Amino acid sequence: MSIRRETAGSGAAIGEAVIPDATVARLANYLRALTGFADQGVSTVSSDALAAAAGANSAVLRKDLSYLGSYGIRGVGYDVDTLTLLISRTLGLAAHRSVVLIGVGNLGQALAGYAGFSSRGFEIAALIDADQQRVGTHICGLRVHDIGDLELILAAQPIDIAVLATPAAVTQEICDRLVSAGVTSILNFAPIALAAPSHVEVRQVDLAAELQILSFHEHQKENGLYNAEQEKAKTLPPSERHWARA
Amino acid sequence: MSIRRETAGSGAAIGEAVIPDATVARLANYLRALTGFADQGVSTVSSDALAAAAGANSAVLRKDLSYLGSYGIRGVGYDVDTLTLLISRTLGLAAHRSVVLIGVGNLGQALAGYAGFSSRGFEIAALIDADQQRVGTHICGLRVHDIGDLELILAAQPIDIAVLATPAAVTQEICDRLVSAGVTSILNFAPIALAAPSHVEVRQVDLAAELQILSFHEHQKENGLYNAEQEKAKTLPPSERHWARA
DNA sequence: GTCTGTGAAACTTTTCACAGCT
DNA sequence: AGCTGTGAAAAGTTTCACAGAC
Repeated sequence: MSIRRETAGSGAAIGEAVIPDATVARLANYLRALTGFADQGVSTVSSDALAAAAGANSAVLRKDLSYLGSYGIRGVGYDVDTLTLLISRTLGLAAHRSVVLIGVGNLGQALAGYAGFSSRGFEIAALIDADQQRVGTHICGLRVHDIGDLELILAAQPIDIAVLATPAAVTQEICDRLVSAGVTSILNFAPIALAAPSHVEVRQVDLAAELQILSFHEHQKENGLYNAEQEKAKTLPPSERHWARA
Repeated sequence: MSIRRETAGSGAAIGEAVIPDATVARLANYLRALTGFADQGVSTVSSDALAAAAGANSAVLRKDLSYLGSYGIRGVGYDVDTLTLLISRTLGLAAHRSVVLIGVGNLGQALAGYAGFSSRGFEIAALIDADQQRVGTHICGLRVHDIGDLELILAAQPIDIAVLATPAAVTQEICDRLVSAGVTSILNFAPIALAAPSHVEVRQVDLAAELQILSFHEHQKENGLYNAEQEKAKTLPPSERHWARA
């Protein structure tokens, strides 16, 4: 998964620093939390406050940020705007990113209308489907194109990321065409493991798998295999919550 | 994240074995792949074949399965049906699980209609929303209930898992009510880190965060920080793909 | 010969604890 | 006094390689 690696002890050879995958995944959460603070007019946050809002612990947060450099002020905290900018740049969000969404069924339509995408810098540049009943219609103000024109659409405009909400059976084939056309980032919602060359980053979101993981934990509890501290604080008023965040 | 832990060297104290979180997450993928093999009438699979279909490597697969016991046959492989049953039982899918879906907006409606849930043993037992325009309507054959009746609905039937597709601003409050009502497994699609006591398992799916992680990798490539072996096999025919799976 | 099961090694990630700056 | 930045230790995960069953 990691992109670059330093040979131990050598200084950063080419660019800045190596950022662990686990850290990258959390940066997005910090950014979300920072936006919240900015909206409230808060201009400085401590690692404790930011970690609480982002659902991490402050030691992890500080270590994560240390990979980006030393931008905090000891005894004070982090400047919200500076940190927002720093993380945005690190995630490559300075430039808005164009997304093509393939598969405009139930889930695809929901994704097309998902406000969280545009509000966080992602523009859906094209909708594509194979169903001729849907091709030509407009969804959320965008025309649905035919899957046959996939290569034309990709050639006509710069596309950074493809989102797949297609039936499992056709998803690998579409993935292959995307890869051939030069797409290197894919977010796949179809319940199938995609094969792609290593220079292509594929992320899988499997909704049923998430439920199965929860089911496992329920099962553990049912069998009395759950260790201690259940029911903890269950009756405390919300103001006294001191629970962990997801 | 782990539920139980053995003190080093001591035998399994209470039940069977400790299953690492990383393994649990992959079991769902193996199950999906096994279903595929069963549909094709295949009755035995090797770790290599199953790993390829599930997007893992065979060493990981074998290690994962070893946590569940030794059910493979050396020189042959695994029996598809036996393994399917074993994983299903491990994930607690023997009993069908009831899900309550809260928030029937864009995304919530898509989730309500998502075939992958019912086909994999999850039954949506109730839909709930706060919007009076939606309350009382029927979506995918299910009546939408008022959020005010949340506690009544949970009391009237056994619910294993709550799925939240609500606006971020109200999600923590709903989470608190769910926890008070005894729900211990939550799948959250709202872009906010939920606070919950430690006996409650919360899984977060943040769609925009997924795109941001992809954006990071795109950014790395743009800056020439990507290491070697690009373009590899890009022109091979699909039949000769030997790429890694997601 | 083939393929599983598993210890041991390598690597990654998290946690701890505290030095050092404001 | 308060909070960051970071080495060092601990925990968790993946990879390796091969003994052993079929």
